[in-house]
Amino acid sequence: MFRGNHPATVDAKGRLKVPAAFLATLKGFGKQVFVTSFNGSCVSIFPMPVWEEIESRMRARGELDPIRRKFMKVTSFYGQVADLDAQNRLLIPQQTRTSANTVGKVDVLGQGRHLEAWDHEPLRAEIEAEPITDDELAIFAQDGI
Amino acid sequence: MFRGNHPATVDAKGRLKVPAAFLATLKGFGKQVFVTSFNGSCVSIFPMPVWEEIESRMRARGELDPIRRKFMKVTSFYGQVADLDAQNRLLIPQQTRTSANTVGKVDVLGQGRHLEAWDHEPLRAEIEAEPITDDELAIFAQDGI
DNA sequence: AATTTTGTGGTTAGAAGTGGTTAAATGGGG
DNA sequence: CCCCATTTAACCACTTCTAACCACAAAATT
Repeated sequence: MFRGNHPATVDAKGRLKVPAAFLATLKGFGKQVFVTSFNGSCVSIFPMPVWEEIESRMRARGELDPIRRKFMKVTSFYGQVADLDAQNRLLIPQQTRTSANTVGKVDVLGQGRHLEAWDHEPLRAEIEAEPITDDELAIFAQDGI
Repeated sequence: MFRGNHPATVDAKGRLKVPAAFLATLKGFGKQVFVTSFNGSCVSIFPMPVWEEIESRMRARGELDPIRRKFMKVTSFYGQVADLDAQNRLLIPQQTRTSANTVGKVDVLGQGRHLEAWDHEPLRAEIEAEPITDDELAIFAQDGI
C-alpha cells in the first residue's frame, strides 16, 4: 500500500525521482509502470500489474462501449509505459508533464495501489480552498470511520 | 498490448514512422498491417492477423447483411494493406490521410490490439474540452477502479 | 565525524527519426 | 506494340535525440 506524501523533483529532462519511501512497494510489482493522467491536472503512476488489471476490467465492457472508449482515449493520450532507471527515476511523458505542470518540485502522494504526482502549490491551494466538509465527514462516519 | 501515446511524423509522401515503443509488438504480428478509418477523423492501424479476425466476425453475418455491407464499404473506402519499410514506416492511404488530416506531427495512441493516429492539435483540444466527468469516474468506481 | 543511502546533474554512445536519391513499375500516347 | 513519362516504392546516408552510464552532492544514520 502506498501512503502519505513525499516531495520529489522532476528534472529538466522530465525524470521523476521516486521517493525512497515508495520504492520497496513499487519495485515489488516489477520495474515497469504506466504513467498517465485522467484529467491533465495530476500525473497518475501505476505499477504495470495494477494497470493491467484495470485494463482487463475495461475490456469486460464491449469494444464500442462509450465509457470504455472515453477511458482508453484519455488514458492513452496522456500515457506512456516507463521503466525505473538505475537511479530510480521514471520519465513522465511530455504531454502529461506540461499539462499537469509537473516540473521541478512536486508532491508524490500514495493512493493505495498507485501514486499521484502534483505540482505542489496548486494542490496546497486546492486543499486549503476545499477542506473536508461536514457532509463528507458524515459519509465517512456512515462507513464506520 | 499497445499502450500510451507516442508522437510521430508523417512525411510529405504520407509515410508514418512507427514509434519504436510499438515496434516490437507490431512486428510480432508480422510486417503487414491494414490501415483504415471508421469515420475519417483518425487513422486506425491493425496488425493483419487482428484485422483478419475482425473480418471473420463480420463474415459471420450474411453476405447481404446491412451492417456488414456498411462496415465493408467504409473500411474498404478508407483502407489499404501496407507493409513496414526498412525504416519502419508505413504508407497511409491518400484518402485517409487527407480526411483525418494526418500530415506532419501526429499522436499515435496504443489501443490494445491496434493503433490510432490523430492529428495532434484537434485531439488535444477535444480531450481538454471533454475531460472525464465525475459521473464517469463514478462508473469506473463501480467497475472497481 | 565518517559512512552509507538518497538525490541530482551531466555526458556520450547508440538508437531512432528524417529526408533525399535512385531504381523499378505502371500507364498513356505515339 | 513499343517507347517515354510519371508515379511509387525501396534504398541509402545523415541528423537528432534519448536513455543508459557515470560521477558528484546532500542528507541521514550509526
